[in-house]
Amino acid sequence: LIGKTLVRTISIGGKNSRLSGAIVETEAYEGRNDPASHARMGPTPRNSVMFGQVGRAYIYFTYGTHYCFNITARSSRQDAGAVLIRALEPIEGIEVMKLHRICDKSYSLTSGPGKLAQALQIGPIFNGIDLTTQDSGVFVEKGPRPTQIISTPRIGITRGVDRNWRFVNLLSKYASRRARIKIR
DNA sequence: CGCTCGATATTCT
DNA sequence: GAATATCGAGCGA
Repeated sequence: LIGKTLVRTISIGGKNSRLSGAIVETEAYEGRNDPASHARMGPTPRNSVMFGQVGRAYIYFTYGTHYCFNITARSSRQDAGAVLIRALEPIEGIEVMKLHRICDKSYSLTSGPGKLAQALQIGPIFNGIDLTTQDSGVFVEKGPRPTQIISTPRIGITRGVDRNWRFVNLLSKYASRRARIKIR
């Protein structure tokens, strides 16, 4: 997913516009064998999408304030999995993103999982939608081939820290701030 | 820049 | 009752 483009089509004042950004930071979460995954205890109402079709949106509410956007994905040996989209490099609709975020700083628009969900207005109504078609308003497009990707432990977890399942396009300035601190 | 801390819903112990 | 796949304000340097 690093290097691909996440697109949100949205109607504003009767006009269809595109909000988009290049995916520059992700984290992988597996199923029952991943102690950091929401799916570690098996299916529940919240995580059920992780056990369904791949290529769907898994969206959850966290810390009482933010939504996080994931794309379901897994190997054939797993029964659950998803990739958290942690940061985007804004491409289209930057002025609209600033309105959604109530923020003028370009860096802060999409440099974190909660931020990008707010900038693209991706909320719980999109949970479970198919991201491989353009019908539902959120989808993934081809993007420029990424140049250099590094992997590190995942952010904000205390279990499963031995797995380097966070991936960052090292040449992007838009990886989340917390994340960049952790690289050093 | 980089650290601390409060907000706050959902899930798990 | 505790932890959490987070963010921004406030602070000091």
